[in-house]
Amino acid sequence: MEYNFQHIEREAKKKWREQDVYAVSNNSDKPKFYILDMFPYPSGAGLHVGHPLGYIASDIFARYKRMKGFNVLHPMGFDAFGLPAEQYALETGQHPADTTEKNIARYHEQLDNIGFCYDWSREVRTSDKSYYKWTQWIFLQLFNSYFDRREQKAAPISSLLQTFEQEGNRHHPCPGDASIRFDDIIWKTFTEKEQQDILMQYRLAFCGYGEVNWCEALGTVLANDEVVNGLSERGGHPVVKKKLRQWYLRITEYADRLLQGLETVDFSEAMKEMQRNWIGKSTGAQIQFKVKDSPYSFDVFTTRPDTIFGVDFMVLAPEHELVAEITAAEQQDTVQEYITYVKSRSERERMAEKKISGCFTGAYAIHPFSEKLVPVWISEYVLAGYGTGAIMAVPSGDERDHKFAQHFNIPITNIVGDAYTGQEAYSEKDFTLVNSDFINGLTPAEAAVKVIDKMLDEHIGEAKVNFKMRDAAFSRQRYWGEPFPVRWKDGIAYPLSESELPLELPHVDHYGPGPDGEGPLANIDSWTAGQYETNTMPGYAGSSWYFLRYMDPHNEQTFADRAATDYWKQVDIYIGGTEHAVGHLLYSRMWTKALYDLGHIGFDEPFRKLVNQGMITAFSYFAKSNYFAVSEVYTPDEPNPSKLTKQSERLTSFDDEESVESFEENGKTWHFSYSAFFRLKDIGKYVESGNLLYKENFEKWLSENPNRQLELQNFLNENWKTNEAGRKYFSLKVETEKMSKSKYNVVNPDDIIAQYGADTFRMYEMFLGPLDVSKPWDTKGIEGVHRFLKKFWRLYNDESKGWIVTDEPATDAELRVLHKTVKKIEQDTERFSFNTAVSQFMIAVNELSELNCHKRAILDSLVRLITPYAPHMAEELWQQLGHAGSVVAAGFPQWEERYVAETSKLYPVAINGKTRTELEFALDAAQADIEQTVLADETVQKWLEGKTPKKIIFVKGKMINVVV
RNA sequence: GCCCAGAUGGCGGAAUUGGUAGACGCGCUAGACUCAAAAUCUUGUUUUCGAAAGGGAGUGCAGGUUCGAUUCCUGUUCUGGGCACCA
Repeated sequence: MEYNFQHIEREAKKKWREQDVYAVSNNSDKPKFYILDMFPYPSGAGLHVGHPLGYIASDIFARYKRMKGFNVLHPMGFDAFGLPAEQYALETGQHPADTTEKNIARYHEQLDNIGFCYDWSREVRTSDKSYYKWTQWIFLQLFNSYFDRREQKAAPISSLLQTFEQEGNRHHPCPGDASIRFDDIIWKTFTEKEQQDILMQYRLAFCGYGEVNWCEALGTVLANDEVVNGLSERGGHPVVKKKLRQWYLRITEYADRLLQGLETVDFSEAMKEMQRNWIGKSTGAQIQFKVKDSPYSFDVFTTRPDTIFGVDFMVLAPEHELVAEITAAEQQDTVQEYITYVKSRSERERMAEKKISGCFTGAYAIHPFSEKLVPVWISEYVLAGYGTGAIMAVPSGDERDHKFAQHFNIPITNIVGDAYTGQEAYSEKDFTLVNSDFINGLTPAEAAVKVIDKMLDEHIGEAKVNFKMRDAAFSRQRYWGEPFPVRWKDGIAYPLSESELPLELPHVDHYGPGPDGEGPLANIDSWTAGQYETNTMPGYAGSSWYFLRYMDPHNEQTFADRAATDYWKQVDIYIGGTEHAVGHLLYSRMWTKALYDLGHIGFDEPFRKLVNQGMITAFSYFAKSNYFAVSEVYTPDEPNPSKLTKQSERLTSFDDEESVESFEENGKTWHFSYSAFFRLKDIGKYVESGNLLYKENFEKWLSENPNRQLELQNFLNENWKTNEAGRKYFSLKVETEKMSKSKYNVVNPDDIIAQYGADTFRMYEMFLGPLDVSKPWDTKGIEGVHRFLKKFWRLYNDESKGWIVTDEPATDAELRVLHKTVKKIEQDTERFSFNTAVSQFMIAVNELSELNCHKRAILDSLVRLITPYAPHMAEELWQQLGHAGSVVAAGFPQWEERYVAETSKLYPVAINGKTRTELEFALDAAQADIEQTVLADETVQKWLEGKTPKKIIFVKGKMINVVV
């Protein structure tokens, strides 16, 4: 009987379904284990082979843990709200709910095809009202809470209200606006609106104003990745910054807790480092500068208060509110012009810009100590959201300030002394200050203390901790998201009561934006009549707490029963990509902490251990052609395919920078080249080794895609080369790219599974390389894994003789192979080294085939061993071995030391670190004996050339090195 | 620009704690079986010199530490991810 994977996998799946083997109970005597994949967004393109990489890894681990005796929670669901569905709706008129439903059905099918052990009865979808009811409920928890800085935890806003009535806010400085100060008497004089406005400055979920990418032509707000070079991706309309009312989460209040929490979780150092850098805690001082001849002053934050006497100019963010007030009359036009330029720039562009730009406001600040007049500039390199949106520039101590000063010929004060060369700033802190009045001769550390003391005395500044992290924007002017459970009345946001939840997302037929930058909900009369909030929540709302819902997915009384969250606790292993390092992971950590603070759950970190998965990339193939190609927008670093004109849409990149020429037409700059690369769409399977495309394959591909690339066909027809065998071919350029529909290089797992089966697919994905690095998919390599599974099968079944498993006792050699393999698979699985585990399976099968082993004593354990990796085949063989029940519930085999212990070692013998020969010694041999034998060895003698060795290095069980 | 990661044969990769670089697989090579094909099995396969024995070089690049470095350190190049409204 041969390995008929189609039949085997169909039967196995049927059995699992009928016996409901993956149902998970919240009541069990076994220890619990919670392993979770990052929430997928069900995109219209379906799954490609890159998506399931992490899912296969977690599935293997979940099955492994179950076989090891754990009660394993391994759920799956869908992050179903999001921009792409809405975008698709705008383009096609199909309702997002319908397309999302369709996409989820497809994902379901594709996931089941791979044979995952999800308990689908626990599936959650963020767009179900039974789910987003609780997203709204948690939002209200945040809305009705503030962060008590003394306790370092969230607390009900109602208790804050009581405090205000008793003593004002003197023990609770306002996080939203530190200048707000009042006592109980003043508090009681405030109107309700005034009181609510103040409370809003405390709430963990609050309403404020923020800048968005505004596209006037489309009448809508755009996501960053919908903006390309300052133009909308759709239509190429100008995009500017615009201030709109926005909801925020006050995640900054949790900054310290989020930092400290990193010490308690098992994330990679790189991941922790990224989060630390994102939070960006820095200590320094906040200093007030008065503006000359005006009533205004502004604060700057600096990490180097010691450099206060090196200040040569000030820089405000161009959007700083003071700019309009202090700009001198003669500078008005220049400043306005510069601000217009900056408005068209994205934050990313502003940070990445190497070219120095800026503009003098005509105003001067007064140095707080020397009273020197310091010119106030604006420049795009200062961002409004960072610190106070203003900096004091010290050219001798900061390189960016130095370049700015040089560029605009601003005189530089040297406070560093000899260390400053005049060529570049000196930013180290190992010097003593000069030209610095009362801190002359001090080190920066000493000076900082003194400066801060003096500032405190004079009430012009204080020591300050600053965070780079900003409060999280939590609203979108979009339709397809969770409605906010908020009603507006006279400018006051009133939360809905719990009994009014869920506030259902109304059905609409048009998805266009509302008036004045509002979301589509503003177009619905019944919605606006109810005075509901017209913004919706962002994509990360539902995904910030979904891991809790899986624990108790059908609960209608609460988001998850306390007994369930107390049982499952944290996610033990969370698998996903590093692209979520600072977004999703920080938000869900914050939500967890808030829910913990408010007493709803018993743990304050959601994920105990995080495992990162790499991306599966794809090979894309390009033909170099001398076909005329033209592009509207071209930068050498960033050729942008979405901007290419119609006649050259297949062009991906110009061959080389030098060959690109430009001309002006219709007021635009066009770029063209006679040497460019054309993308060959979906041609992967026709390319042979050496990246050669043979003519007959090209024609096959063309016959499948008759409309494609006729120009290219003509071009190639003139340019085929001929090899020695007379075959015509063309050399292709290959590039490793992200697998994506737009790059025409996607591979659908369904196709692979139809051809080789799910078990082959699972093992091949794991075999490709380490889980956490990105690696290219190459369908050609899958044959080897498929051959391995057939060979595995042949240990049990012979093509002509059928079942060949015998009850003979196993030999020592066979047992050694088995136990060595069990040990290695166990170790590799535990450390998520699945590629080496697959290798070990291959080695074991090769060795057992060599030994001609068909013994139950070995093969029974071997089936259990491979179950997490190839569950379908294992299920079939398990049944053939005569076991009742499913192999997924079987125990994992155990290895014994006596079968894996070695007694001797073939040592490499090196002379001066270079291996020259090998000698075998017992592991317990005495070092002196070994040295003697080594020195007597013929090869060693030869390399010694009669000299006496200086010393002999002997590392037991590793190697021997003779130093001459 | 800033933060994080990676770079090893023709290709994917292995080397778990500083100790035999290239396990395992793909591809390629030669052969066996077969009327033939598929499937399967066997051989070789880092590179260079050499008929062979045996030597030299070799883990992006340049240095360093060490008896010994793919592994640690310094610098550097390139590639990938993230940079706050994609999810």
